[in-house]
Amino acid sequence: MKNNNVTIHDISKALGIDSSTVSRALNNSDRVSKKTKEKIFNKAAELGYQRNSLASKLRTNRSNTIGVIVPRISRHFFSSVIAGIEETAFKAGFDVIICQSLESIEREKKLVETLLSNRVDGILISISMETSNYDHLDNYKKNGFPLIFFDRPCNVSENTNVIIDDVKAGFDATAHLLERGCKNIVHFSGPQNLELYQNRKKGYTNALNAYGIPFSEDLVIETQLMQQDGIEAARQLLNLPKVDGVFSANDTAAISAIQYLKTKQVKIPKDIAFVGFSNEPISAIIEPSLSTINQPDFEMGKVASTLLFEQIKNKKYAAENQTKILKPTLIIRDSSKF
Amino acid sequence: MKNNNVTIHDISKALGIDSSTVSRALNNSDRVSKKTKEKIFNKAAELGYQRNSLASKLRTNRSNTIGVIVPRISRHFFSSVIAGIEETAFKAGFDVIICQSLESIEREKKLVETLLSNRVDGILISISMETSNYDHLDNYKKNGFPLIFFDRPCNVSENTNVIIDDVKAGFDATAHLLERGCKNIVHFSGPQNLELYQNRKKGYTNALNAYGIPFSEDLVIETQLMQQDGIEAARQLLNLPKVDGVFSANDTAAISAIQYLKTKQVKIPKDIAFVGFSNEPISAIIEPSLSTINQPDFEMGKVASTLLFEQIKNKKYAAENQTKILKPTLIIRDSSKF
DNA sequence: AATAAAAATACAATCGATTGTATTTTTGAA
DNA sequence: TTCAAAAATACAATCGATTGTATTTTTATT
Repeated sequence: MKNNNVTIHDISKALGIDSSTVSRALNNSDRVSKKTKEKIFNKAAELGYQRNSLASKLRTNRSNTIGVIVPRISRHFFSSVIAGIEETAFKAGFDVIICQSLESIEREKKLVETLLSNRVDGILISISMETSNYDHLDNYKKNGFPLIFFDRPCNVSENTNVIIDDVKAGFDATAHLLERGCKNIVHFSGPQNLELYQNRKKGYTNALNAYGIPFSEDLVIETQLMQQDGIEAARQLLNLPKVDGVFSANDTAAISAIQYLKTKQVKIPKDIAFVGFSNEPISAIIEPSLSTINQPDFEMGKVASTLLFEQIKNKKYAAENQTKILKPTLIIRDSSKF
Repeated sequence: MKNNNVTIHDISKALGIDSSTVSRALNNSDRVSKKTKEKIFNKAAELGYQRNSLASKLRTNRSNTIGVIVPRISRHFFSSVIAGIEETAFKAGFDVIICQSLESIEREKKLVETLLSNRVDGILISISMETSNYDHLDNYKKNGFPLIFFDRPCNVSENTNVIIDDVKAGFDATAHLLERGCKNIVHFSGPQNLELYQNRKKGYTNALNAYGIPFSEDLVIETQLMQQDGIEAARQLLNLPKVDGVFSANDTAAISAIQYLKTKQVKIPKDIAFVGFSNEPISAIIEPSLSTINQPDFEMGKVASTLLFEQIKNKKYAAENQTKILKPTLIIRDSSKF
């Protein structure tokens, strides 16, 4: 029942069986007889043997582990993606190392290095907001290392991306407000180095176009979309002429803006209708409940990790650039009801 | 600029310098001359050398990595604790592997095994709700492996725990409701195999006692405290005679209960006042905003990891049982205002 | 009983870095 | 210039598991 780092050699000595046979037995190889296996299993249990994965990984040059880097694990969207990844990984017999970049490019670089020096078999990454240069990733990608971007795509070079159709989502959200009768719709936008925010904005302008409303850059407020940014944006918005709708590129900013506007006697949705983005759990609970875009988060995790495992199994895929686009859906709640 | 798994031996060959010297140079040992170091650094950069941590860890038997197991990374409390842990770890030069048990004892066991077989130097764990038996941890603990429990303590055997004073928190929350004039206070309680829920309940009963109100087991509703459980509890609560206050052992259940009661025309806090537990971000945003107990989450992460690093450095500490108790604070919001 | 084929087991090298010891080179004092 | 001490470098074993090859044992066939 003891445990202090028992090795296959301890089992080997205890039984007078070569360590190679012990190793094979523990891996259930059919080169070892049933009888011997049983002896070895018993002795292993008795000594409290536990495989040293480091040695195993070193020798085989496979870690059966993938790394996942997200900006922040506490964000509902990312933790749902991770849930999807973990489900697929579990079935494939892989371990998952979860890391958060906290939106810092420095941390992100360090995490990539750490994961690689621990010889993970592949990496799934949603890049930080600060990331606009991909040197720290490109190099590995070019060497055929299995690396997949999700949610925040990287189209600089040949890469595999799993994203949602942000243009369509932006279009649907804005069109919904237009259908409702909004004429002056403000867009809370995020950092434009992230393609995803470019796309949501593109969806917004496309919709305006489609409905014959002229686009004005004055109605776009670009921030980091944090809680404080939402309040600031709401403040600005009150100085704009007769705004009657807001499409926010995330829920966080939309919610804090709504909270602020309510203190200023602005009626939501009567005076200003809101649509957010991400379907954070809180958006269903606040008052008024927030219309928003639901992203297939869990599915995204499954799709991205499935692709990654294919690349790991069959390295040639790693070279092939492919982009999977998942479909978002608009959820209409009180913040934009007629 | 290539990278395909360059080793110290490649550098060694390229320069005609022994690999042991290369290794020492890369670790900045003073047994290597400045001139040689420079040559080695340059060649390493040129070849795109990256240390193989697996080999290093195997040889040194130290991984400079700790494991953290929490029930769920998406819970605000846990992600804040993790932030505290990561800050301390970063300063100490340690990597952190984050894992979630999803409240499943099976997953928890598997995670512990995986972490150990990857030879982490220590583990910080907040046990799952299902965990009532500690065999999978006790064994290692007894062998002097650095292992610290946080938030959800384990007092079965000699262990190090970092917890908050749940009895005091429960007392303060309940006393606050009593001061407000509540006479029939219901307690939403959690699984009693977790000491933390026992303690919150104890605080509740202590407060009733202190204020001369008789305790009745009928007023305690024990669930898993998930969203659905809150709704169910609220339903039950309506069948109880003149309930005028609720102390919920977490925010999630309190919030869903409030949402449900509002649909039944119950006025919060006029008819029933609420105090939750954990100070989830959402609790400040819902209406009415929820009074709750703020736990020093970030600090808990720092304290727990600091203790762990002490144990890792100085193994003898690992044997010493100590419990750190952090102080919670009551945050009064609209759900319990006069 | 003899022997070829098949099964089981043993031998030995290897993965990449580290580290105690041995050897060579350099330095500086006599 | 000589030589001991110090500095720099090389040698070789090691961490624990895996795996190709060699050897031994068992099985089955004639």
